[in-house]
Amino acid sequence: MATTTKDRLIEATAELFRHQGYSATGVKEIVDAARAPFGSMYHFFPGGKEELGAATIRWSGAMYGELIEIFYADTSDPVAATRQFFEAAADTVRDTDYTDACPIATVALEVASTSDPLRRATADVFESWLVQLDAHFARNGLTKTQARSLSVSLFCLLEGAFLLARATREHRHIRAAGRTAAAAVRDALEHRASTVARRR
Amino acid sequence: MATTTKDRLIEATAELFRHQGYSATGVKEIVDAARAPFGSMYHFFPGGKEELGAATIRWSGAMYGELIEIFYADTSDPVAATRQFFEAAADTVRDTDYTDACPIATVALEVASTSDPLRRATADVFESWLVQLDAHFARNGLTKTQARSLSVSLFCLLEGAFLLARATREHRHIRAAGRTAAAAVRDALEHRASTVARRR
DNA sequence: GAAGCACTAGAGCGATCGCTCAAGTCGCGC
DNA sequence: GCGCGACTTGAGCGATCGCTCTAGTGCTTC
Repeated sequence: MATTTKDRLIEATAELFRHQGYSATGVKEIVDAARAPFGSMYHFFPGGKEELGAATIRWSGAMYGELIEIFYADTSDPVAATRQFFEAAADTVRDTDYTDACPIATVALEVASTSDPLRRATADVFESWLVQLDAHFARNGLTKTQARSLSVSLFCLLEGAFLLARATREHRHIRAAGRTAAAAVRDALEHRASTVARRR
Repeated sequence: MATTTKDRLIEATAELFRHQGYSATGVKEIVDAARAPFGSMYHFFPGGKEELGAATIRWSGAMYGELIEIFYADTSDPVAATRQFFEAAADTVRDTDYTDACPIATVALEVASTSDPLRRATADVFESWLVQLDAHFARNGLTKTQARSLSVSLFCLLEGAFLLARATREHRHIRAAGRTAAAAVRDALEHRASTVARRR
């Protein structure tokens, strides 16, 4: 067997969290979905639902981080990468009946004011995504400050678009946000060029 | 007494939803917070928690809609209005210890795939906000298509910034998103001007 | 083959979930 | 003052919540 019980628990939890969030997901529901014995969950995660939740948030975050790399790593055109990333996100959301958007946004909002360990896990994941984007934009000549500002804007546009698209069941909102995002990247790169030119 | 039991139920629910979402909020918790008898809830909302939830979503949406009007209604400078709106949002989030952001985003993500009546309520509220923004931008000379695109982008930037700020407990993310939002408004208005100029 | 350990297995704990229901109080129209 | 509908009140329903606990299985190491 390729997957271990622990892996199945995390993957099943990730799927349930993305679909219905943290509070609405029961432990019983998780172990059933993972085809795992009840006791095993408390063997691997002695901290219970909260510890499993934190592990799932970090695992989902790493998965999504790899997706970001796929789009931004091997390109010298961040504008195109941004456009393609948002288009792919829109396609996925549409094709999965508006369930498969951000894997941790729902949980992040639920726990932000109610569980510090879980809130911290979501914060770490979001920050890691921003760091990834920062690096790619810095590679294209932006200063740290410029890159961070751009990364934050792209993050907000994507997460906000996921929220709006899931609520309204209209994937075109993600495409609209994607056009704004691509424009923001283009403007940032142009501003870099003009800054460099002015310095000479 | 000024407030009715029904009003107190909705207001207490709104507060709890904003803080911890839909699933984590118990009916018992609601009636306690509203200082309302248990049975009264089922008198005013025979549909139970779901009906009260829908009413709360629509009420909260109307409240926040009024806030949008305050910033955009009596100004001929949508760029400044946008900047001020995001700044005010950042201040509020900071001053309320990162609880008082979007009143319905958490619930919207929770119910998007699990309850169509509630999902529809959140969709109606979001759409009403977009319509409000559309009108203000159209008043400043943008076409319907341009206005809608801009409204969607501002919505996404704000909602994404709320998510990021609550998770990381850093209000500066909202201010960063606000700068991008203000720039997007300025660009849209400039593009309008150039289009008009070209047509002449 | 015995001992030790990681993991499986699920019955069942007390607490809480959303909700029902019968009984009651209250003010208003007649 | 009587009747009636609006609203209050809280006990308690069955189901589910997260979790604990004991027992058992199977692999590894002497």
